Amino acid sequence: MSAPVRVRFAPSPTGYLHIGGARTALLNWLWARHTGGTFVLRIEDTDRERSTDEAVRAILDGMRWLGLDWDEGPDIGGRYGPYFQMLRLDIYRAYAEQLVKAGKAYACYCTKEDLDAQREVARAEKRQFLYPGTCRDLPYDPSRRHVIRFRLPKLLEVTFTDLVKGPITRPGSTLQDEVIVRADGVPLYNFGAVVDDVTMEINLVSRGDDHVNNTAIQVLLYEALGYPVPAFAHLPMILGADKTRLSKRHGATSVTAYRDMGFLPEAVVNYLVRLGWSHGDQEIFTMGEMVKHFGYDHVGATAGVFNPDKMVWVNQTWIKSLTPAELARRAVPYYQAAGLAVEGDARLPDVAKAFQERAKTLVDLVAQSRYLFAPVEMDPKAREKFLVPDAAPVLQGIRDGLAASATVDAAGLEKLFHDVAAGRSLGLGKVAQPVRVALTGGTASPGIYDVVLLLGREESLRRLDAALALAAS
RNA sequence: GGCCCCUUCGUCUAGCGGUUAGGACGUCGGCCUCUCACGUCGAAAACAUGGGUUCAAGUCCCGUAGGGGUCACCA
Repeated sequence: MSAPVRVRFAPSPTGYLHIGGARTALLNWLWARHTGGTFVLRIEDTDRERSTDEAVRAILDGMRWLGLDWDEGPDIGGRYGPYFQMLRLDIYRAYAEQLVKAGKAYACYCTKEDLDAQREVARAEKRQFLYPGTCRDLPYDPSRRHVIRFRLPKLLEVTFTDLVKGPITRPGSTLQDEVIVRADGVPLYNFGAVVDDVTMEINLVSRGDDHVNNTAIQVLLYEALGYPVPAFAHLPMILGADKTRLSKRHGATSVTAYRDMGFLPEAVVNYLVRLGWSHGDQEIFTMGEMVKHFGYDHVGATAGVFNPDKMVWVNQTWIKSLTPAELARRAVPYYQAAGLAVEGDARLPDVAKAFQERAKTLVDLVAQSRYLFAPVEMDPKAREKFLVPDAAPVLQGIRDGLAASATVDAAGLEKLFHDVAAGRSLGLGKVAQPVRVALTGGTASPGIYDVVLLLGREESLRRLDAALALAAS
C-alpha cells in the first residue's frame, strides 16, 4: 500500500487565475478526488514585488467558481499550515541553516550588479554563464550582506521520472550553485517549493511543464535535505492559435473573464480537462465522470492549442443539458448585469426553455431574449423588409384574432396563424416573419407561438399595433 | 546559442506492431423547418522527414527538420 495521495496547487498571486493555472489546479484536484487523497492549496507569495492580496482573492474566487475545493489551504487552514509562504519564513530559515551547517549550502557575497556584469560578458562571448563558485569556500561572515547558495554536488547527471513525459535526464554540467535564499532572508522558488512540498508531505508534484528545468535542482535539494523525492507530472502548456504560449495577446486568459462572458463553470472545466486528457471518444464529462476516469496515464505529452470555438460548443452543450429552472437561475445575474430587472419574473424558466437551444453563452441568452424584458429595438433592415404595406393585412389578421380570443395557448395560436395564412393563400412564413419582426424587432427568435406566449396577449397586441403603424407609413 | 521536452486531419484527440487510421470542434453540402437555432445524414481533411529493427511500423530505436519551454537575489 502506498501512502495516500497528497497533491497541491501552488499559484503565485501575481494576477488573476489564468486558464492554464486553472487546468493545473483542476488536474491536481481530480487526482486527489479520484484517489481519495488530499488537495492542498498553497500561495507562493515570496515575490513581494508582484504579489497582491487582490490576486489571492481573485485566485480563490476563480477556484471556487470552478468548483475546485481544497482540503487544506487559505481560509480553512490545515495541519501543515500556514499555507502562505510569507508566513513560513521561519521554516525556510531552519532548513537553510541546516544545509549551511552541513556544508551543503553557503553564503555568497557577490552583488547582483557584479553577477549581471559577468552574465553580460558571457553573453558577449556567446558563452553559457554559470555561477563560477566565487564564494564557495569563503568564511561565513553574517555581517556582510549575502544570499545563500546551494552547493551543487559533484555529479554527471540528474534523472527523474515524469508521469507524463517519462524519464528526464539533465547533465550536471548545465547546473549551478543556485541561490536559494535572498539577501533579505526570503527563499527563492526552488527552495521554498521544495521545503514546502517536503513539510506538507506532498508526494506528487503536478505543475506546468515550464517547470521541468527546475526539477533537476529540486531533486538535488530533496536529497540534500534528506527527504524522499516525490513523483512529478509536468503538464504541457496551453498555446494560442499561433502555437506560442497562451497570453493576453490571444484574447481572454483569466477564468473570471470566461465567467463574465457567460460560460458555465461546468463547461470551462469540461473544456480544460479535454485539452490534454482523454477518455476514449468521450467529450462531455460531468465532474463526477472526470473524477471517476481521470488518471495521468491518459494525460498527453503535447502542448495544446486553446480553441475558443470548441469551448463555446462545450458551453452550448452544457446550457442545453440544464433544466430550464436551473438555467434561469444561472442567467439572472447576467440579466442584471445587462440592466434588466428580472428577479421575480415568473416567465424566467419558460424563457430559458425557449432559448436554451439557441444560446451559446449566458450573455448570449440575455442578449437574445432582451426584447421580452425591454421595449423592442427595431432592426431597420428587418423593418424595411417585413413591415411593409403588403404585410399589414396579415398583421391585422393576427392582431384581431388575438384580440378576439379569450385565452391564448399554443394550439389556439397555431390555428390562428394557419387560418390567416390559408385565408390569403400564403405560406406560414409570410405570416410568421412580419409578426416576429413586430414582436421582437428582428428576424430570428424562438418559435413565434412561444414568443407570443412569453410576451402575453396585451403586450403582443401593443407591439402589433405599433408595427401596424410602421407598416402603414 | 546551451540544455530539456514535444511532433496523427486547421484544432483537441483515439490508437498502446497487423485498423478501410476512429471520434469531437470548425468548414462545406443535404434533410427537417414560421425565422434562428437544435437535431439529423453526408463530404473534404492527418500519421513532419530520412534511416533502421521486424514477416509486419502511426505504434519500437537513431538522425534531421519544425515547434515549445528554460537559462534571475521571478515563479
